[in-house]
Amino acid sequence: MRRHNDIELQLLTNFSYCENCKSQNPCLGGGLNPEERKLFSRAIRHRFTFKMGARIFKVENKFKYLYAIQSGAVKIQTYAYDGTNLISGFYFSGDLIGIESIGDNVYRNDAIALSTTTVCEIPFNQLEELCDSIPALRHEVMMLFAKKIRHTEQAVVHGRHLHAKLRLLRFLQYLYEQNGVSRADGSNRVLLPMSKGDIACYLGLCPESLSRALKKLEKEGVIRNRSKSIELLDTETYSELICEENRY
Amino acid sequence: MRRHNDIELQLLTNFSYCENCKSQNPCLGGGLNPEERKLFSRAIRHRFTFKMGARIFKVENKFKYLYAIQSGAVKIQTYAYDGTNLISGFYFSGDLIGIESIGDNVYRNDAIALSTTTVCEIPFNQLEELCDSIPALRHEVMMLFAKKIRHTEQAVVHGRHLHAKLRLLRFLQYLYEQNGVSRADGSNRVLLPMSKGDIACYLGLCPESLSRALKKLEKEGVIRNRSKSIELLDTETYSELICEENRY
DNA sequence: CGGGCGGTTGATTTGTGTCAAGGAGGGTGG
DNA sequence: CCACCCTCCTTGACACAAATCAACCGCCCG
Repeated sequence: MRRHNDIELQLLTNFSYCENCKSQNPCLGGGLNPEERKLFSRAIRHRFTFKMGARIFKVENKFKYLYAIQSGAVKIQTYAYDGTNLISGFYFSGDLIGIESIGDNVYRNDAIALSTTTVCEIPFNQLEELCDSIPALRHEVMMLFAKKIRHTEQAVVHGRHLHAKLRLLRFLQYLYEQNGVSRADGSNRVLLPMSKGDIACYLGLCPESLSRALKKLEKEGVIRNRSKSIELLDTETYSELICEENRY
Repeated sequence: MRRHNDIELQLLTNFSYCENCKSQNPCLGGGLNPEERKLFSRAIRHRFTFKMGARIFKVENKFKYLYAIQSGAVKIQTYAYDGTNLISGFYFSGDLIGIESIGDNVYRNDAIALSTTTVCEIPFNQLEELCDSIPALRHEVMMLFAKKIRHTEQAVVHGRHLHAKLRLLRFLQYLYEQNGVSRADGSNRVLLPMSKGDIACYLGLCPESLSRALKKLEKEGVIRNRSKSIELLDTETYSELICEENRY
């Protein structure tokens, strides 16, 4: 048995996962015609569901697959020389994970489910072959890579120069764009499937500093800090803050 | 005239830039057969030489081309809301620049020549078309993207957690791998086409901090700090330093 | 020769990490 | 169902790294 923590839901017959995909955000294949989409869909032979805390792939394991998150949330984490965790990102429904390991023989990091998470397994070599026969897919994949490059560069370039408070705000804004829930009363809520400690690590802060940053923002009336979610009370001061005092 | 600061060296006849490329590090096309290489080469219709300080492309200009650096050095820089410079990277012979802007309509940053620099202009839409007819090229481009993603992720994840001294060492090591000159007496030299201020900015430090970090390393006998180059005296303590006290 | 830019140095401040302790919440076992 | 424990989070006191402010130096260039 290749894995321990997962339950394989369905095996390939003539069934297509893609055609029955209920995900709000499709991972790939949105720009394909039905014919092409069918071809692409055939490459996806397995769909797995992981419990919270289970590893979707492990660092140093042989790299073979990308995984499209159908539902749930995932954190990607590596380890420093001394063993401390380093979190390089959080991913949600519609995201493709494993991209950072392309070009290596092994995964460069662990992917850990933050809640019950369902993923589709995409064999990378088959994806490459499909790219050669389906130009639209090739384009889509390249644009996906390009988006990742843009996003990561952004994170590097700005992240280095920002105060804790600002990094946190940008992160919340990002989460809100991904997952945000607007409510009738005008307040907006971001659910946090990850721990505060993970967020701190992702932002390059110690947990204590994150805690203090959250508190400061709460005092200023910008957010309301809950245990598993954060309410964004005032999106205006918000954007102002990000624009104004953005430098170190 | 589209540009001001450059001199167009040669116009397309039947001449192929690639076949006469003297660069030590080929940019792309290394894995192609002669036939394919010729096709790829045809897409490159212009080669430009820029003086030090000239812009190869400008932020907000329409994105159309990638540029392969044949010789010279380039810094990629954006601007924060308040106008301060943010440098996202330095690139050298064999590197492809403009990748960070793929998927946008406009360049996201300026590319500035750090010394006299010659680049080959690669129209991105033609590169995409070629990818669809030449699988080997498609693979090469994807691996290039993947490498960039790996490198940038690395920068994000580790950069945030490192001391100034360690960030500097990693940077020097990187430069040495790219450009290093080993000499008979065992010392190794890294040339710095960019200013110290640029390095500081790239590392997320203020110039003063960089200056102090350099001095500290010099006192410890690890490097010798010159105006336009740095000698790496002791590559062992070097690697030790990077491995040991690598955490904040 | 003078001006300006890039780089260095020192004094001081500020932000954030570290250490230590306490509290809240969720899960487990009695 | 309650008590306990454990993990995650918070809070405070303190230490330290790096930013800021200010001044100065060396160099290149006009």
